[in-house]
Amino acid sequence: MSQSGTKSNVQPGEAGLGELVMEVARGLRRRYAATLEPWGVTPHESRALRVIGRHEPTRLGLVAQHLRIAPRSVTDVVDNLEQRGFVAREPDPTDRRATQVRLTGEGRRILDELDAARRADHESYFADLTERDRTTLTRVLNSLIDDH
Amino acid sequence: MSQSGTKSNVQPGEAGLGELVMEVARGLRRRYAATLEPWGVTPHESRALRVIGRHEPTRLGLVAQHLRIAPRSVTDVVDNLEQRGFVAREPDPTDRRATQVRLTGEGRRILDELDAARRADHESYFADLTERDRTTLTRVLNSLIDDH
DNA sequence: ACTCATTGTGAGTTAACCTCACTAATGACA
DNA sequence: TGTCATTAGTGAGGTTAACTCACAATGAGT
Repeated sequence: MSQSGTKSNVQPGEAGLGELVMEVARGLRRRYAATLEPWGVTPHESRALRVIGRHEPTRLGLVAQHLRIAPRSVTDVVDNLEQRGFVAREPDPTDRRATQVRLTGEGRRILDELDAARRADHESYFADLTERDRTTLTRVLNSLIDDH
Repeated sequence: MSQSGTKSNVQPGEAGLGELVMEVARGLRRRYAATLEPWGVTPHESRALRVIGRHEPTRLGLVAQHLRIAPRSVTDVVDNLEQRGFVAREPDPTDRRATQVRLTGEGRRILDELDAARRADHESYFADLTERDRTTLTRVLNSLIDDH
C-alpha cells in the first residue's frame, strides 16, 4: 500500500479557508467523542442534555427548535434521556397539551462534568496558540458568525 | 411563542474557541448542503465523489480508508454512485480479488461543478475578511491541524 | 358553539453507518 | 507444490438518528 489512511484528507498547500475550518472542526469533534466515552454518552445525547440544561424547564417543542430537529424526533431523544435518568418529563402547568422537561439531579451532575471535560479538551486543543492569535481568532470567528 | 429557533445556540459573549469553530463549521455545512441541492447530490455523496476523484482509479478498500468508514459500507456508497452513473467499477488488473473505481465522464463533470460551487460558496462566506485576517486565520488553522 | 391551530406521540420509513459470515484470490513457505 | 493463513469485496441483517403522516387532546379566536 502506498499511503496510510490515518492522516487528513487535505493536501497541505492548497486548502481554502473553508476546508481548514472543517478540518479543525473534524478534529475537535473526534476528540470530543473520545472524551465523552468514559461517561457512556454520545455526542448527540450530550448536545441534547446541554440544550435542555440551558433552557430548563422547557417544552419538547422548544427543544426541537434548539436542536434543529423535527418535533417528533425529540420524543425519542427525551425518551432515551429519561430512561437513563438524566431528565424528567412533567406536565406544563400553563398548557395541558404540553410537556416540560427538566434535568434530574443526576442529569445536572453529568452535564456539569461533560461541560468541564469539554472545556478542558478545547483548552488543550488551543493551548499552543499565542495570546495574540487567540484574540484574533476569537474576533474573526465571531464576526463570521454574526455576518451569517 | 417567546423566542425563535432560527439563530445560533450559543450566547455571544462567553463562547470558547472550540464553540466558535464548531459554529462556523455548522454554518459552512448548512450552506454547502443548500448549494448542493440543485444537483440532487447529498454532502455524503459529494464527499465520496471527491475522494474517488482525487485518487482515481482506486480500490474500494482505499476509498474506505479515505472516507474513514468500514470497507463494507463503501460497497453501498459505490453502488449508489454507480447506479447514478457517476463512477464505474472495473477489475484491478494487478489483483483479481480487488475492484477499482473510477469517475465516469459524467462523474467528472459533476465533481468539477461541485468543486467550483463549493469554492465559490466558501469564497463568499469569507468575503468580508480583510487580507490580513485571512492570512492569520489560514496560518493559525494550519498550525492547529498540523499539531494534532 | 364551531372551527382551526398547536402539542406531543404511535406507526412506519429512510440513510448511513455497523458486524458477521462467506467466497474467491493471493502469497508465503515447508 | 500443496497447504494454509490473509486479504478484497459483498450478502444478510442490525442499529441509530433522523424523517413523514395521522391522530387525540387541548387551546384560542370569531
